[in-house]
Amino acid sequence: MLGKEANSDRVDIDGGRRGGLEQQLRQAIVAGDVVKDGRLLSERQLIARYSTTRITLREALFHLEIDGLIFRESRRGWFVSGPRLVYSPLHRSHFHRMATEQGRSAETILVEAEAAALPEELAALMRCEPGTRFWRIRRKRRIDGRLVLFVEHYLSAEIFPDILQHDLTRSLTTIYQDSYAITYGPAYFEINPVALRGYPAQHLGCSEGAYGLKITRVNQDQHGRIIDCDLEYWRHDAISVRVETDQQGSLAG
Amino acid sequence: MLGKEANSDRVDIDGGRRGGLEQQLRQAIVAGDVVKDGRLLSERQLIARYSTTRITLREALFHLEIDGLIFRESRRGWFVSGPRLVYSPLHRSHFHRMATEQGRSAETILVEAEAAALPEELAALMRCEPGTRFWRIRRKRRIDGRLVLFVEHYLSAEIFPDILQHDLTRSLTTIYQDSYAITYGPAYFEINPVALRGYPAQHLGCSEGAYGLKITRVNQDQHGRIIDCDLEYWRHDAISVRVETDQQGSLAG
DNA sequence: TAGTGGTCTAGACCACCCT
DNA sequence: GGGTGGTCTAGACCACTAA
Repeated sequence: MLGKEANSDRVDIDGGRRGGLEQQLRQAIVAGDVVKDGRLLSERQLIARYSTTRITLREALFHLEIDGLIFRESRRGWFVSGPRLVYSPLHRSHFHRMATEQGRSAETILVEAEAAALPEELAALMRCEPGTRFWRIRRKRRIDGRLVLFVEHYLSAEIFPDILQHDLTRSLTTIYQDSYAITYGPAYFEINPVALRGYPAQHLGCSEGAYGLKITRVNQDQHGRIIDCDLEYWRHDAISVRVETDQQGSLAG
Repeated sequence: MLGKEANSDRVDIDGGRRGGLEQQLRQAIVAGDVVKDGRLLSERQLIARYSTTRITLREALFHLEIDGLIFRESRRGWFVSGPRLVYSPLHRSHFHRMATEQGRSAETILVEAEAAALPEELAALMRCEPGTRFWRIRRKRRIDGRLVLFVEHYLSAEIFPDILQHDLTRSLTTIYQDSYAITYGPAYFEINPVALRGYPAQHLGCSEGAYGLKITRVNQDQHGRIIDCDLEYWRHDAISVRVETDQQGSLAG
């Protein structure tokens, strides 16, 4: 009964030309017509409403996903994205404070914490031998209830021998200060658009190959020792990076 | 004649399970089996070789595209991506030098240069009235022959009254220095994962809605005046952003 | 003009989630 | 167990590119 008689929906607006469905969907989502509690109607309901097919509908949804308007949780459905969290590498606010300062709610979930070898590709960045033992802490984080970030921390086992005895849902920044008298010094960041796969994808509940932003961060303490690094996997629509330079460029010629 | 008898290709390796085709394709691309001069075989040739359908093949290609292994030029075909260009906001090297320092070749193409009103959403960042007149310069840039960047510059018409008389395929940095005795001072960056659409997509030759990285940059001169801003639209697989802080975090509490 | 990618139809089966 | 998204088949027409 929802089927064919709704056919006029597409034809009069766009006649089936490129991206017509996408525009209709966009408007319907923004207007809240196809959204209930932040969640879109199921794909099959949308098919009926727009008299189209799975493939076509999903192509439109994928485009809106890249736009950051909606996002998927694997096999759970489509949801409307919230505003992006502003991330400032140069302001060393930790996750919870960053969120709170922006009026967002934050939550950290500990996934696992154990001894592990540093991945080969990090050995050069961490200036240590391949295979050196580190603490590996995996956590995931929510903003306003949504899982947006999976982080893998590698901490020097030498500098933080008993780190596992602390409450690892707290910010490491705070634990470092309180228990080790260590504060963060200079840091190095790499920011790459990537496809989320494996661990990060599974823990973020997104499909294999979803768009993400990977931020690799290597931290020194106040004495210039390299103390840890983070591999952060963000949902691509959940973050906006800001950098402000207050010095003149190092460029001479 | 290319069709059914090649059927064994898929079945024995993966039996049609999730992502099997994607993995096969990935290996074939890396090994160069389906690539000629950096270009993949056409979709229909690949369909025949892997005994699959357009839809299925294209889904696999899209995933490899997100991974940054291959990229599309709209209606032209699929190509193998090169290494990412390293982009360091804090080192104010301009595009050509950045590329040269990394052993890559760079090229700038002027698209248009004319007077234009500043877009509304930039008024606050540029600290000026909405509708203020600026020079708008649109350029696109190649790395190793591949179009990877579309830039829209907005230049203060007051500070650079006769900018259009210069060779706008040169770096603006150099023109500022040589003709206006202006050098870059502090800058502000915003880095967002976005979908490429409209102008940027058309000029980069990518499909509407392709995954990209948008970098918005507001520049001051050596006296602290806001002199211009850039809206940079990068192909997502062409860039890696690096930030190095050499000072202690501004975080007190 | 032949071939390309972009879009679309109309189904199907599966793995997984939720109730 | 019913419903969800994830994957897949087997075609089709169109807009555009390249020769």
